[in-house]
Amino acid sequence: MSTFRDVDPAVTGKLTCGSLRAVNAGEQVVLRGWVNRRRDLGGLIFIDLRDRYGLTQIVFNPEIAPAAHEIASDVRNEFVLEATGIVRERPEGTRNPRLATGDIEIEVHDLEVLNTAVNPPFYINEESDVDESLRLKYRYLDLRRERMQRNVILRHQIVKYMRDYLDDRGFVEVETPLLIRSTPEGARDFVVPSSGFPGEFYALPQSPQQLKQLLMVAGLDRYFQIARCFRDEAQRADRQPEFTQLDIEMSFVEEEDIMGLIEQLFIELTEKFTEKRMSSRPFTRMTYAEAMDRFGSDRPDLRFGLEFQNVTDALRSTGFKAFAGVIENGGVIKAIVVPGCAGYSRSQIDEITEIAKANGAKGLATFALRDGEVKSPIAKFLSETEIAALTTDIGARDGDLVLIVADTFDVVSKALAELRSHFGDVLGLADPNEFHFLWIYEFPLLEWDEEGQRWDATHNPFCGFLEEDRSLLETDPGAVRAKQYDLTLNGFEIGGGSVRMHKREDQSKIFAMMGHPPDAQQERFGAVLDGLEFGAPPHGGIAMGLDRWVMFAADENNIREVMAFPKNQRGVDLMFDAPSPIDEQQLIDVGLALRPKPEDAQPVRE
RNA sequence: GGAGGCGUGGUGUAGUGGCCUAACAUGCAGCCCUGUCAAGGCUGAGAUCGCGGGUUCGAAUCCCGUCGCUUCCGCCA
Repeated sequence: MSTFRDVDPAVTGKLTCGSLRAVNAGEQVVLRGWVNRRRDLGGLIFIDLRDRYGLTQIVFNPEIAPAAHEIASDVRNEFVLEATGIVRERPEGTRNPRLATGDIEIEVHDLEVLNTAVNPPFYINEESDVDESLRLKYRYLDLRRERMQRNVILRHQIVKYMRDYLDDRGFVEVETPLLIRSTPEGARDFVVPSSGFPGEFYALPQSPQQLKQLLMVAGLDRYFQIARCFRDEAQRADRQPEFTQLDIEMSFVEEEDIMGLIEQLFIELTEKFTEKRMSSRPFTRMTYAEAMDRFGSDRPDLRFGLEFQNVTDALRSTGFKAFAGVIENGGVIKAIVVPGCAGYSRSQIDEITEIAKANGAKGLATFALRDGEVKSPIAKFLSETEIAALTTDIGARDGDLVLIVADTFDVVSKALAELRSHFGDVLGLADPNEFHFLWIYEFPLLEWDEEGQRWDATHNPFCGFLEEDRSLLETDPGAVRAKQYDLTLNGFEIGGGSVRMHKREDQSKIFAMMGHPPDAQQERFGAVLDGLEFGAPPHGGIAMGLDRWVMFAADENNIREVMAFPKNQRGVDLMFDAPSPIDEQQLIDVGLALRPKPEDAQPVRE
């Protein structure tokens, strides 16, 4: 864990409020900073002067410097001061061990108020919960607070570490444009009109995906960028309309090269910037199929077990219609054993049944093992052998509660995964001081889009596939495995990438399956397709969510806490009040006329 | 688009049908105070309880609607 408050005055040419120690006693100094707190004892006035490096107590004595004392009497919190005086060791018994500068104080001889400050809308000098809207409106004051300064500086240091790490390994940072072409696929684009081209639009990049591939065609070989990305989609605690990725692309690589590079980087970042215990070194690896089978999720939190148990086979000949019907239709029956919850009340069972139902399950079967007995509403429909198969055979012991969902594979996965996650929370199974990194690989390349009646990329349309699965493209496209890998951490995806297709014919074939006929392909993806024809090397890469990673490193549970100027959940910038209407002339310049709004869609922000 | 939670002086909370003429802490203003560091003491200002409607003799409190914030689902290649 590095400290953020050290800076060498010899380098910066500047004394800070965190730098003075007992050895400086007797020196004449000038300190500048904000009033953190003021204690007026009538005679003596103490002020804690604050900058981002720390606090220093400055003292005003009416007998030593009456003029300065007079000015200090009218000073208030957050005034900006320039204090000139002598560093004194504090009298014995008045030192403050909680302050780095607590052995000294400044006996001020001259005080200048560089600026006054009105009373701030929330506390700056203490950690306290404040309505986030208020914090975002006055973000510059929020950022003056210690916690936010810590996060902003941590982010800087992490980014610097990433840059150095990659630079050491021969990577070149290349900036790519923010005004690009709108392409189909993926999220909704933010679009930008321009006066030079009325009726036409740039788009802000959802990621530099195509550009970084073209940099590989260019022979740059090892590229990275701290890249801003834009997606016009709904926000979440870990999603903002504009966010930052550590974007990487390399030539002549396979999955292993990229995973190894990233794994080492994140081991070092974890060790350097967090106190977390890494429980997976090397990082755990799991295929998508295995993760879905054992945990029902492509990003399971592996800090705890509650693994799925597949009991389908044990129930093949059951007479219980609800289970038999599911098996007959090709579904599965899976269970999780929840330790120590056999005493759950009816209403508690109802509550978790709701979780299952909310995720598509028709119901939730439960078996409580209490006092040597099995209590279950469906026990009467099952044989002794079957009951054993659903309880003791899968490791349930007295006091445990077994949850069973029978349905299609997808429904079982989703419902049980939610329940697993729920019990991980309520039973406190996940260690907050643990980082469990997990690679998921061999994702399916394509999934059938019922709505669009076409195949859709599960990752991105440039993702390559396992050569051994090539023939499946004709026979069973949904079974083709992609050369894709996601890095997950404690149940969150923190990055993902793939080895790409580097031959035009492959790329073109996939585009066609995704519903882009050849002429449209040229129109929509011409640059990449053409580029692949001019000696594109095999290449692949990855994009890591920078904000999410910093959120983890800073121990925050919200991405906004690690962004200097984030938007709220609706995507509104409360400080600038953006988005906003623009002048009629601006519309004319770019050749736009606004459609009338639906009647109930008036903007109602104040 | 859907579901849940929240909305009370500047800030954070309490109050969940009458004891509310709305409480507490902190901040703010004034006065006192020469070793404080969450300084202390005294005095004071500050809220039509998000907004609208309804139920009731009576609503911060119950109901309906609405707005805002937030979390989750959908969505996010």
